[in-house]
Amino acid sequence: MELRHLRYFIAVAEELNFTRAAERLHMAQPPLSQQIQHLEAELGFQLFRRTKRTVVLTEAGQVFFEESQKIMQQVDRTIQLRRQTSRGELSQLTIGFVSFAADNNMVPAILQAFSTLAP
Amino acid sequence: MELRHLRYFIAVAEELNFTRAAERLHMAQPPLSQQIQHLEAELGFQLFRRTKRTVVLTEAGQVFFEESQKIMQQVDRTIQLRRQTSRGELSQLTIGFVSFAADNNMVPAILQAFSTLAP
DNA sequence: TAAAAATACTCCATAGGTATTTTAT
DNA sequence: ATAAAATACCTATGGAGTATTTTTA
Repeated sequence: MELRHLRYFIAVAEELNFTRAAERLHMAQPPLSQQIQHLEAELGFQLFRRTKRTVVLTEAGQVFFEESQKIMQQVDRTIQLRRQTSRGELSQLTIGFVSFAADNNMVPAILQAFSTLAP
Repeated sequence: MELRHLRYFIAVAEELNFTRAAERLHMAQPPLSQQIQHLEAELGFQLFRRTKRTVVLTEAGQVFFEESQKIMQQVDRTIQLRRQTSRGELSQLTIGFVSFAADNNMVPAILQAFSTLAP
């Protein structure tokens, strides 16, 4: 199972329509149907009850839907968290200089100037 | 990002050694290195600090590691939950019979017998 | 110099596309 | 008659393998 399966499943579960879900996912309908079939095969139970014209979630599908949303929320949270991290604690300053600057005591002078600006 | 990336990342973060992590994942070392590189490229920051002989988590990598574990725990929980669901509420009984049995009132009799055993 | 990660390719599995069929309104 | 899902088939992206190079302890 991959996150792709959950993204696809969530789209279908929300639309209850493979064609519209495929559009929303910017992909064709057949591969979407296939991926959901693969997911069901791997899980060993049906997520949807299809009547060739109507799609409804099975009871197990409903449970899986809620859990899938939690997973995706956790994934989003993780991406967000790293953004905060890279803005905050992790900030770093890379300073490049040529030997001329080092020789003439310019780097220490510039660092000194910078240090008065730091928070 | 796919769950594969998180599985691979967790293995490397725990082993702090690409070669051993690859063995544990039953795969070769180069594709593992590549997948981690892809993940870092997509995230836009380094997960590990490599010195060609030593691998350590960056601060952002440490945060991402903890969050990745939460995601995988949630994934495992979801798989578990569906097992419970299919054992419990969702249990269903499929009964097949031939017309002979239906005609001779055997199906109702057998269902009656079954009903005395149900919880 | 030995152990480990990165590069450079090669290959193939499979995700995804197109065309068509089936079926339930 | 039509809209929607399934099936069949094809294509090609990229995941994974093998061989090799690079690097630093």
